[in-house]
Amino acid sequence: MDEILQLIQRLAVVAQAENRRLAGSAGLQPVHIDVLRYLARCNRYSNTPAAIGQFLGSTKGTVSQSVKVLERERLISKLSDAKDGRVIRLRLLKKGRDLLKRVDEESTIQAAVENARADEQLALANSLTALLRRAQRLNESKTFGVCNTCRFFTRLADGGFQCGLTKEPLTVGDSMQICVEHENEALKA
Amino acid sequence: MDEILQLIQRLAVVAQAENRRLAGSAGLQPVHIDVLRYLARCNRYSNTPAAIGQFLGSTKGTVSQSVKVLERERLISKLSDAKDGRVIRLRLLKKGRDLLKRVDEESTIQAAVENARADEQLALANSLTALLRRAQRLNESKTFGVCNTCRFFTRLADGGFQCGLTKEPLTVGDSMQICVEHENEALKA
DNA sequence: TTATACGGTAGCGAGTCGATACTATATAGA
DNA sequence: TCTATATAGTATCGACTCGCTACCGTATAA
Repeated sequence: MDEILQLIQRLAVVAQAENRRLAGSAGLQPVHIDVLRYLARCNRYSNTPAAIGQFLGSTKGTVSQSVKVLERERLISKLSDAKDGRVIRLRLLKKGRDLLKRVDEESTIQAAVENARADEQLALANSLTALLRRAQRLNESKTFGVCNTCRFFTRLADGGFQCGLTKEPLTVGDSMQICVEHENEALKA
Repeated sequence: MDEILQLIQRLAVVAQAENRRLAGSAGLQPVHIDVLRYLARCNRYSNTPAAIGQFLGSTKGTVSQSVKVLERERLISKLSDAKDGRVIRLRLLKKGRDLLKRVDEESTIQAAVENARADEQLALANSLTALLRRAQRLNESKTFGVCNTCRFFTRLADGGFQCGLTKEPLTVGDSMQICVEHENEALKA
């Protein structure tokens, strides 16, 4: 029990150190990598500074700074939303996508995962998913799950998908991305 | 496979955000909590700035700064080593220990772990241990394991324990602490 | 004895990050 | 419709991180 907390904390420290190393070799800060990773995986409702702030647990001021750096480095671009003049949409540029790819290839954690046996991988995936759900529920924070695990995700009669919140149709690709509006099915305590 | 990397990265981000929140409420930076946690768990060979740097994956300059802050806040104390005039020994003071206790009580990750079923806990502990070993081996970094899992850990004929590296006797308490010199048993590729 | 390695500190610069104050746009209520 | 109030984002400040280079003492090996 207490031992598990220590393992998780250790894993977090190792992941953080790795992030620092990878970011440093690209002339960036660790948090910049986190932002790029998020933008690579989020859906079209969730590519805003506000969503990033919620995902990373930081304030909008901090996100604003980081976004400024990433834009200056031509890793992302800004575009103001047509419908709501207050919101800014962020897009990962090719340079950013390439950087991310290079970074993940150098990840020793990634390599460690690949080295594991298939059954170990499955066990890990299940344990971590369960743990994250619990933590986020206790935290009363957003769950930031993938679209097709959301309680608003709907399968239509014609075989297509739809977001029950926005009523928009979803492609298969859409359904595998992270969404700010994501909510888990109700869980028993 | 790739999904697992994302889960780990997400867990790291959540743990980091929590650390920031907990540290902030005590007027500290996240890394200060990491240092205190390390000092609470390391053995008497490993309570130096150099070991902290290796554990956290940061440079000695950075550690020196953090240690200065923690000393100013009366959370730890410094003491120069009697044998080697270059090294500084760090000790966690009562105020630091109390802070750490308070912080862990507020951890939602800790709460999430406690909420899990016993078999889930066991699975998680095993998966994480295996993963960390792999990652650290690939990293060619120190393992920072607990003393009694080290290849130098020796059981004496009289039932006592001994460190095969320093030849010093070890108490049961000693054998459960983190050591910089820790090395895993040789692992097959 | 001298060179080299090692543990730690000092100071610099870019950046984080919480906090506060601010602008501009949306939206709800009278 | 006008007016609060909420929301998205920016700007600036101060303490601190963190890599870097330069540096000082102490150990240790040649």
